[in-house]
Amino acid sequence: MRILIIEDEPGILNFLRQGLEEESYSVDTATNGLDGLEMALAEAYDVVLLDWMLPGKSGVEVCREIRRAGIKTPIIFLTARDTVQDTVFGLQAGANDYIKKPFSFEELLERIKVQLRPHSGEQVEFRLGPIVVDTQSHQVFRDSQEIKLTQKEFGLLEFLLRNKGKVCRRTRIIESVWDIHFEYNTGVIDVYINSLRKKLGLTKEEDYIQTIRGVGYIAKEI
Amino acid sequence: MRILIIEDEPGILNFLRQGLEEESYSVDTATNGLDGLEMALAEAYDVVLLDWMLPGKSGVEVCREIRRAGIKTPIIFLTARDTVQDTVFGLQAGANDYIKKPFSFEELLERIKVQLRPHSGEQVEFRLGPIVVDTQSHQVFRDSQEIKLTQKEFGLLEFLLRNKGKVCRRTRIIESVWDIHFEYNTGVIDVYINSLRKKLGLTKEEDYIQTIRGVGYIAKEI
DNA sequence: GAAATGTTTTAAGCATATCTTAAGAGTCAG
DNA sequence: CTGACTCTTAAGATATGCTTAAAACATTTC
Repeated sequence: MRILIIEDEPGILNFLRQGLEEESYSVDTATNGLDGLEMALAEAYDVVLLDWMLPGKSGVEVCREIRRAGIKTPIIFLTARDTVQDTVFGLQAGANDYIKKPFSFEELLERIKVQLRPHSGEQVEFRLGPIVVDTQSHQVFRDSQEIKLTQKEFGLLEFLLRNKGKVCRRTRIIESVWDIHFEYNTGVIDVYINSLRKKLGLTKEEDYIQTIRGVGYIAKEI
Repeated sequence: MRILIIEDEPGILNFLRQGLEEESYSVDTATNGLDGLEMALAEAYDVVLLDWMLPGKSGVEVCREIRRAGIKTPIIFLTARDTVQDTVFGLQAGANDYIKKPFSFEELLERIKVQLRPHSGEQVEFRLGPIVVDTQSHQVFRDSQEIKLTQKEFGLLEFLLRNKGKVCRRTRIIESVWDIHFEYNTGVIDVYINSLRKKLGLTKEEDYIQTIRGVGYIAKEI
C-alpha cells in the first residue's frame, strides 16, 4: 500500500513516515503543496495524508485540484483547526476524512484502514417493503426476523435490489449473479425466484418481486 | 484516571502535579528512572509522562523496559530536545507521543486526552450465552469454569465476539485473526471453529457459533 | 542443544447443504 | 384453444464444511 504525505513540519513528517513504514506501508513525502500535487497526479497512491496549511499551495487547493483531475484516491486532512466551517471546506473540496492535531498514531492508522477498506463508500443496506438486506453481514430480515438464504438466493435478491424499480432481464441476471457471459437457456432463475418468494413469504397480494413475462423480473415497492 | 510522572526537576514536577490534580487526575511521581520503572511495573496507570533525561536510568531505557514487560500504557515523552533522531529513538522505544519543553499546560492536557481516547471506550469483557471472555486477562469462562484456549483459538473467539450478531466472512477472519491480506484458500478456520466448539462445549442445540455456508460464521445469542 | 511438550497448519475422507437439470403442471396472450 | 412462457418439484451432480490424524513449527525443560 502506497501512502503520500504532504506536510511541511519536519517533525510530524518524520514521525509519520517512521510509523507508517513500520506498519509496512510504502511512504512518499512532499513538504509543500506544489510538489505534493505533482506527485499525487503523477503516481498512483492508495491514500494521501494532506496538511491543512502548506507553503506554496494550501491543502484545500491541493485537494480540489487532485479531484479536478479525476483522481479518487482517499484523502485524509491533518488539521490543527477544528471549526465546523473548516471541516466543511475540506469535505467540500473532496476530502474523505480529517483528523485533528494532535492525534495519536493509533487513531491515524485506524482512519487509514477505514479508507483502504474496499467498498468503503458503497451502499450496504437495501429495503423492499418489510424486507431488509444487509450486504455487509450477508443477512436478510423480514419484520426483524432473520431469513436464511443460500449464496445464490442472496446474490439474486441483492441484484434485484441494486436495480430496484428497474426491470432486470434474464440475460443480465445470468451475467451478474451466475457470471455466465454467453447465450444460455436455463431454468435456474425461475427456480431461485420461486425459492426467494417462498422464503420471503411473498404472496399474490404482496408481490414485491414481479414477473415481466418474456423479459425478466422486477423488485419494487407496491 | 491515574497518571505516573517520572521527572527529576522538582519545579516541573510540582507544576505538573498541581495542574493535573486540579483536572482531577490521580498523580503518582518518581524522580529517577529506577524508581519510576518500578512503579510503572507495579501499578496500573492510564498514562505515563516520562522525562527524557533522568538520573539512574535514561527515559528511553525506562520506556523500553516497560514495553518489554508487555505493558501497553500510553507513554508521553517530555523532552527538551527536538532533533529528528531523538524522536525516532523515543518512538522506536515504544513511546506513543512526545512533547517539547517548554510546553503549555493546555497542550499537555490535549495530548493526554488523545492518548486516553482510544483506550477509554474499548470493551474488555464479552459474553455469549454462558461464555465470558475477558480480553484483558486473556481468560475464558463457561459457567465460571475456566476454559484454556490457545492463542489462535482465543483470537478467533475474540474476533467473533467483537462482531457478535454479525456474519464474519472467512476473508475478514483470515485478515484479522491470521493477518493474511491476500487471497488464501485454507481449511484452518474450519479446524479452529471445530476446536472452539468442542472446548466451549457447544452442541447442536447450543449453537452459539453458527456457520453460514459459503460465507463464514456468526456468534450470536440463541 | 536435544528431548519433550504444546500449538498451528495441512490434507484427506466423509457427510450434508446447495446448485442445477429436467419434466410435468400451470398460466397467460393472442 | 393453442403455443409460449413460467412455476413447481424432485432427483442427481457439485461444492462446502466437518472431523481427524499427522506433519511442521515453536516453546519449554533438562
